[in-house]
Amino acid sequence: MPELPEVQTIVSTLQPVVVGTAIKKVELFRREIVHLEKSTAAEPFDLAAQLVGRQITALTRRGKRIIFTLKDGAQFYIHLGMTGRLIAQHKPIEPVKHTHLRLMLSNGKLLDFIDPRRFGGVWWLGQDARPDGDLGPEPLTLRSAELYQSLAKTHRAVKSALLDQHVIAGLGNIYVDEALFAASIHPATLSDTLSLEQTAALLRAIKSTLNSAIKHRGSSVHDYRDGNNEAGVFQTLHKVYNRKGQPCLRCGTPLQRIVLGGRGTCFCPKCQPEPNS
DNA sequence: GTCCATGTTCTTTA
DNA sequence: CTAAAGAACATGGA
Repeated sequence: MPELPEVQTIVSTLQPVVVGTAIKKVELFRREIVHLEKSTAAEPFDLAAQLVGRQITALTRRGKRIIFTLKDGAQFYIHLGMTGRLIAQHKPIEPVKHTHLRLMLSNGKLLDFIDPRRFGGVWWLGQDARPDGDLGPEPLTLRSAELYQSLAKTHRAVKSALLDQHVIAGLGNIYVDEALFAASIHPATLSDTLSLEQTAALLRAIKSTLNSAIKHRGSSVHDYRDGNNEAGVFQTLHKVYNRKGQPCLRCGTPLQRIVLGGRGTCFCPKCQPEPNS
């Protein structure tokens, strides 16, 4: 599941490969993965016509989005969904199954977007649309007073609020569970009942979890690979995610699994006690 | 063959 | 009307 640390690792590994190159050729194997941010344009959108011949001047991340900036300021982004990969091919090879888009670059490298489940895709923004108008703040630079305010505005399980990209951008199922454990907060705690102190502790836990995951090049649970097709190692350091029934690494109590907001949720019933309400 | 994994969007419910 | 909860999507693996 590519979340913020995985997307950051992909961007970091791809920057030296793609920034400064021009797009020589575009192979689009599946038209449906291309979207226009807004607009009901009746005429079919020609991604290749927009991209070919243009230089990539920047590759950045916002939330879980990988943002390409072109020389004239036009932008598009790739979202990896659940199973997406964005991989630089350093030698010419045949595209694998589920390769939906291939960019051929002026330095001879290929950039493949591969996504079996097709929850991901490419969003063309052009020169006017912003890549993140609908996203909440970045967790790594967020301040606790701001998070406290936005959590107070919504009455639902804190886990559901943290998964909401409008509230905070970049967290997914793995890092929300890990951060809630690190902060000793039960995932079903109602978001508007957290104190400022608890919120500050939660944000510290989010930041340290994400920074550690970035340092370990992300979590390769199922499909994730970085831009050079290499796995991350943070999955070996998960304390609760996917560890149902195994002993809590802090107190030894068997970890529990519940379904919250339709998502599997692992936590320690002793370290993260249910809030009495 | 059934069920489950999950990010986002769409639909339904309260 | 709003907010929250739930379903749907797609495919491979258990």
